[in-house]
Amino acid sequence: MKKVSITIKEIARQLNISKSTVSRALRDSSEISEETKKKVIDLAEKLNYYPNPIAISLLKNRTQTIGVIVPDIANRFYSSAIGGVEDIAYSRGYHTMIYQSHELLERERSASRHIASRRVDGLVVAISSQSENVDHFVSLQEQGIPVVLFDRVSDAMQTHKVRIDDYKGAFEATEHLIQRGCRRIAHIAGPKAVSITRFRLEGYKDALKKYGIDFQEEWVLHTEINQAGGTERTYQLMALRERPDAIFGASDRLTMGIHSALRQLGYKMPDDVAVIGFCDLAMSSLLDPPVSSITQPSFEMGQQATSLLLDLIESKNTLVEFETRVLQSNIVINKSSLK
Amino acid sequence: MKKVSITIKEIARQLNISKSTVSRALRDSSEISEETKKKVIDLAEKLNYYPNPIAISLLKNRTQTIGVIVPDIANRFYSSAIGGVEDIAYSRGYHTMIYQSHELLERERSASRHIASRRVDGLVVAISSQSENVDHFVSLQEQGIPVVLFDRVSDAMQTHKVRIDDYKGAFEATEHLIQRGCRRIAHIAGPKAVSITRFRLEGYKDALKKYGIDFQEEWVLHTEINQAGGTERTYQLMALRERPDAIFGASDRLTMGIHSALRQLGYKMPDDVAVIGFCDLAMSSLLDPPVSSITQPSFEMGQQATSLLLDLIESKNTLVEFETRVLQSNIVINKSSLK
DNA sequence: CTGAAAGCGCTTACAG
DNA sequence: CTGAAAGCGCTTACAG
Repeated sequence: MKKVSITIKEIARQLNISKSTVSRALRDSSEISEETKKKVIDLAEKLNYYPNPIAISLLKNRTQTIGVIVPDIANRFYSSAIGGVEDIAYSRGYHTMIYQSHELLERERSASRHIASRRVDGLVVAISSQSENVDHFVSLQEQGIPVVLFDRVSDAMQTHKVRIDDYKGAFEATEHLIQRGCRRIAHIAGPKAVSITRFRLEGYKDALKKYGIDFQEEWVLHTEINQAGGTERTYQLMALRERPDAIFGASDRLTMGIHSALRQLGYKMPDDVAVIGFCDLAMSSLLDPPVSSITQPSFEMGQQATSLLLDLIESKNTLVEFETRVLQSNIVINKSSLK
Repeated sequence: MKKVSITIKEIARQLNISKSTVSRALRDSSEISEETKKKVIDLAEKLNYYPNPIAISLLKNRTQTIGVIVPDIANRFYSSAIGGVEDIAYSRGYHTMIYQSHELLERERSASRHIASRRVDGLVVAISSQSENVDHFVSLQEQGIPVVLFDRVSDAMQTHKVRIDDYKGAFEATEHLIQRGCRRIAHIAGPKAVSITRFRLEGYKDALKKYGIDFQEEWVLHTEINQAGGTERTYQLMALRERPDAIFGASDRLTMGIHSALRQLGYKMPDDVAVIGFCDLAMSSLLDPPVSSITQPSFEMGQQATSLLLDLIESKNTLVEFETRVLQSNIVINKSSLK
């Protein structure tokens, strides 16, 4: 298996002109005669020539490629965000390399190393829940590879960030439950170290406060973001002497766990327990009953993060003012919370 | 933003030796004295040097990178297969670039072009349902870039292929329904052009034949592979004068559509209609009732396809005997088909 | 054991 | 308008 590629040299040979001229003609340089240009371009087309991007990368020290690291591509929120990343990247002439951290710091580090060694031009990342330490990303920045954070952001990094208004989303979810008459509202939250966990928890607490409902420590449980976590914590909640009459789940995986645990335990939603979560819309409507949810503009988050990243990559001056964009979530009411 | 990278030249300068010697020392060549080697390696470590893979790619005309094209990374079957691809690729020192075709021929072509221009070493692909024409992949092969097909394969290509025994899976699913007493068994199938659609349809037909049940044209409906397709076709089936008493769905998305349509229409599973599908396990158990399914070893398919691909890439001789590996599916019985 | 030189495919000052 | 030369970062015959 041999890769035989047409090079500029071959075109030059066939046309009996120099490589320089071929190169310039191909790039439509104004200093080449129309006639030469035409000859070169025609032959290039005929031979099905396209430039070797590797040679160009070596020359420019640019790869026209960006990296994305997300915890899990199977998660709809992230696959949709990746869609947004690809959308902007392609339209601006960049390619996208996708990495999964599987929520592991070590995998994130290894992806970072790979990105650095591959001379990727920049990186969009949703930090793994295990990564309290973001030195590997800071180190990328120091090597001149810009990093933009989305969804999961970190205060330890100076850069552009795109996140949703987790506080407001959680506030609205909790307020909705209160307005439907719930008073004993539990919250199954993600890992403490993750920024969005804290924002959502604050929103939940403040909504309770606004309506004069006491905050109860035992009604807030933290867990890993997966279905099993939601299920286990629901067992724990429903085993309490004073049971909650509503559960607010901090992610879609968790909410699926909550949903299946409640059904399995024989509770009716929303009559026994009202449920709302941060969810993917397609998913929530499949469940029985369909689940109310705070939905996030994931595609748009990917777009905005990428657009900020490409601006960073293409800006010559180092002195960019970093910004944090906060997008709005939407609340979608379904049967699971309609007491 | 400047990328300042340590090069072999810099090490040579600091040590006052030649680039050649540095290069050889770093590659642990036997012709370099231990002393020099140590000096070089120590300094390289200190300066945090790592070789520029782009330069090496230019030299070797190899990128140590493979591409994967799947219809949709959000689909669990594919995200899991990608896991298998990454697993083998990483362990053999290759990186993976992931592309989505979104079931569009045009996107698949554009990914192929990108792959060719990036000089990717090889490609693993599950063909888009729209791609009856696979010339873009053949052209890749002709350029010396090996292509291995998995899941969705095509007779129009000579190469390694990895697929599951769709015929047998469909046969077993249908036989199971028959053994539970169903006699009017419908099948909602994928697009006609896709190879697995045909295999599954054959399995369904042959199971009916084995038990002396007449095949009824109107009980087999083709559709795009998405939830809406499953829903629409279920409407159509249940509107028939003679209704089916069982539906066999050809994919998980379709089966989710079948499930939600039946519930919405007021049918009980399995009593009114038994349901079985080609499904992802995690998904089927979330539905109410949980759905019986033919499950596929997706991770393993990704692994095997990649392992075959890397063998192709690394084999010097062109004369490889192409093989088609057929993996076995499993049948998982759940409430939806337990009449 | 070590170095100078050529070359991978391209671009771009520098000459003419 | 066109060409010869240098160089991006590396490897590897070829000399010594």
